[in-house]
Amino acid sequence: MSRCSMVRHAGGTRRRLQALSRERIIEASIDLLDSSGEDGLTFRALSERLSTGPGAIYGHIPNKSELLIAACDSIVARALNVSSAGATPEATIRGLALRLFDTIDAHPWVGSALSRAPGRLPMVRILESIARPVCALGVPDEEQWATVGALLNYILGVGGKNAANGQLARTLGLDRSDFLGSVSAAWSELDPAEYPFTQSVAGQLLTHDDRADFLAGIDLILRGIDSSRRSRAAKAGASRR
Amino acid sequence: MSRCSMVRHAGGTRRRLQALSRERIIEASIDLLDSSGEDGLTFRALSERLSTGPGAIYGHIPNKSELLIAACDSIVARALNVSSAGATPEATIRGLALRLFDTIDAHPWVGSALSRAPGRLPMVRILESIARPVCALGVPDEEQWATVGALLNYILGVGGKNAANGQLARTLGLDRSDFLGSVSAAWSELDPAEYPFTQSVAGQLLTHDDRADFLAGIDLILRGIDSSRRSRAAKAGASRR
DNA sequence: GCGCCGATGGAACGTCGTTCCAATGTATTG
DNA sequence: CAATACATTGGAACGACGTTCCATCGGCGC
Repeated sequence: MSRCSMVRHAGGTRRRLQALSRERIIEASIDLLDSSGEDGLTFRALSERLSTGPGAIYGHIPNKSELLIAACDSIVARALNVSSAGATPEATIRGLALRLFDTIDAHPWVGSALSRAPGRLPMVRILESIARPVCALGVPDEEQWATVGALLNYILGVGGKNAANGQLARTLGLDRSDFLGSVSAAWSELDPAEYPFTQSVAGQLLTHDDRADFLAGIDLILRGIDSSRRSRAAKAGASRR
Repeated sequence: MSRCSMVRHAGGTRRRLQALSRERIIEASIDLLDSSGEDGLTFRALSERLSTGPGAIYGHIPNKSELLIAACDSIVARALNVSSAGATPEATIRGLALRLFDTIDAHPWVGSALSRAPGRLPMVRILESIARPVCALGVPDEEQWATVGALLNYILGVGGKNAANGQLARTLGLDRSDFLGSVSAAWSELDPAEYPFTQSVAGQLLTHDDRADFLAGIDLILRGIDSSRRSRAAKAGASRR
């Protein structure tokens, strides 16, 4: 193929036009994941999109698991790269939570990728972003881990559930509301004696606002944090007088 | 093989001794998942353990995804089949949370199986178990979904993260504390300017008590619920006088 | 005792992640 | 500028997977 030609690069290591690179591979992976879902990321489909063979990719990425983590990290880093200067810690947490919620909604595969890479860079980024405003709220050291954990798991849990719904709907060839409709119908047919709560919310499943419910949960946790702060302040005040 | 012989069964449908059945398949699947992890469940390994061929299993189970959900449901049902009569709603929630935490710890694959089956029976069981004491706490209808969601996602999130740690450790051939040690070491080497919180908790990772931290998070959410209740009661009292 | 029919289990198919290696094209050397 | 050294490439091949298919078999009704 004569379309290949040499190129002088500042760093000097790049060889060809359109040369394979970690960045190009990750970008193509994200495209593939967004357009074809979690199962759409395949070394064959990826190599075809990059006009190369499956083996070539292994020169830049050690394996599929690392590729998924890298793609995930790229999305997460983009989502968290927003300044929230001047906002209250509560508003920062709410904004952060919504941004993550929307990100996972737009890239459903990110949710499950995160849960399969505990302690890795994308997760650490999120941990850190949540911890900063939590510390700003004055949560004492010994409660920080539990507090951050509560927020982190709630955010990723709800986001992931939403994403799982979307993924499953895609797999079944339904759109989102059709899928929720089928779940709602299945819930309605449960034994009311054994599953009273599930039955009663079956109807809400179709009409409720996911984002609003999500925020209500965040506020619930924030109230718990505030309640701890108040009781701590009261105790300190009592012992001081 | 002459070890097969007929058997008279009350219902009359069973044909052979050791006949294949949904129950036997699920039981064997749980054994396999417990002993060899999430990747250990294979139709080949399963059929070998059941002394049959891979094709025979499809007479009782539609596909692998359903098999995993069924195995998961079996474990979840067992975990939730405990009476908590006489306990306060708070104590019931705490007990339920700990039981789920320990169950996922003992069967790490349950965590990821749950996250891949939103709205299915095992998830509904858990939803219902959490909703019952939440309703008993007097949470009003419009807040129930968010409240139950906060608890549910926190419990499954922390449990799942724990489980993921265990799974990953197994895959890497390390035991749990060695794995946590390697994560802790990786976190320690992060840029302190960019990841101050993560760095500061890196040390705690090895020494902290997972269950205690988990319960602290549950209490945080319970405090949030209680705080909502109090402010609602205050408002009602003010408008009444 | 015989034939029927569902249950069975092993072979086979297509796809996956991954490995391997000959061929390619770039950089360095003489 | 020609020849060599070497990293990158890409396509073939491997083993394992989920799933399908169908010849065979075993228990039941006649």
